[in-house]
Amino acid sequence: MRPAPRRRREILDTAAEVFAAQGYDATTVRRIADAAGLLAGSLYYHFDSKESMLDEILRAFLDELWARYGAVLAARLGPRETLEALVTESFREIDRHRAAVAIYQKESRHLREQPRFGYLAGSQRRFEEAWLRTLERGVAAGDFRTDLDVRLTYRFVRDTVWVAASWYRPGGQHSPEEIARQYLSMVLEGIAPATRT
Amino acid sequence: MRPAPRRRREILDTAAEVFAAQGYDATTVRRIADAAGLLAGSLYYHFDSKESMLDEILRAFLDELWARYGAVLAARLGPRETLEALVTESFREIDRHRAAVAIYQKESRHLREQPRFGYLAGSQRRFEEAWLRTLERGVAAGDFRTDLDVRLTYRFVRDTVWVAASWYRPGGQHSPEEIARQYLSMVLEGIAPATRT
DNA sequence: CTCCTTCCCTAACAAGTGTTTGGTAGGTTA
DNA sequence: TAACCTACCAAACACTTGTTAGGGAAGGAG
Repeated sequence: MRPAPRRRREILDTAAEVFAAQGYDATTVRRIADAAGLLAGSLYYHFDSKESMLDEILRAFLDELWARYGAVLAARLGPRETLEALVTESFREIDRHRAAVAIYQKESRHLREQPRFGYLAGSQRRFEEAWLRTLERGVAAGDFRTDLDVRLTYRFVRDTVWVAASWYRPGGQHSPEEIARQYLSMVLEGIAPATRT
Repeated sequence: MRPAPRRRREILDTAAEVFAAQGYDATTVRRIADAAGLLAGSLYYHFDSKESMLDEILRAFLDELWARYGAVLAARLGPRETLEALVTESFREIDRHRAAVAIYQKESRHLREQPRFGYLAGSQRRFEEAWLRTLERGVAAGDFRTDLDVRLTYRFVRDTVWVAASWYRPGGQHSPEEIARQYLSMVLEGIAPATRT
């Protein structure tokens, strides 16, 4: 068993913040060490490479995310309720793992081409499937409009949710639930006042 | 006057593609040179630094963007029509400058802290002001709902539009105008079928 | 032919990169 | 006291980075 990763987690959180702020490649290990209060070489007592830190950050984030998503999907709610729950969980995840989400958003596209980060592509496929199925179920059930391109809608919804990680600051004036509520209201009802069809 | 920047523009376009695909910091000048069909040192005949290339790419993009936005705003349309025009122009800009938009989206947040790229912050302020004013005018005129947080709505709209640069491929099955139409329909009317208030 | 300009190559540079090695202060265990 | 483990430092390693200097091939102008 791992001894007691107090300090280890502390360093990893620091690394995540720096990665999120400056970008992975632009971040030097000396910069991370500085922020964590030790010297660059000492990082290698806790981790065996810079890449391992990134890997661990992303894996922890995805693991937790899929635990929550899995619970939502297993509940077999109606399409509209599923969408609301997925969106809300996403904003909660941003609240908890802001740095990891920002890193994922910025780096996953080119990282997923490396074999080591192939699981990013896998996760994205599961993600897309869950969302597409929910939207299609909703269209079939009459919960959602039939004249919108489902795939386009999925992309818009997905992007808007996750990009929030770049401006969201925990402890601000909006709670994750409040942001989710406003977002869902916009996406479901639109920003124009209600009219007839 | 500049002689005849045929080759120069070719190299700059190549650099933009590579920057967009791999990220600015992760891109080496040798990689750019490779893709453009010359050697690393030879780049410095056309440009005086890697940073200059990035600068030139971003400036060209922002210049064109503001030319279009300026025309829209000068037309003094109603709030809803202004929003529709801004969104449509944004998707057209993605169609023309896909790489530059992707770079802007990925790098502008930390670039704007460097003095050389301070104009990015300025541009973002103008951008925010134009959008916020349009939304507020719309709320006042009854074009938009009054119960939504204008600032949150602005962020959602802004992000979704620009993030499209990461998945949009010119020559695909959707034209920029078609994407704009679908997006506007979603944002204005919502994805739920029309109901009473 | 010579001169000049355009465009590129070869070869090297200093600075910075991630990483390794050997050592050590301080606490805990025996 | 002695042995051991944890968490770190100091110094160096090989390599890659952006960049520069000097030269040269190709082609048009005189």
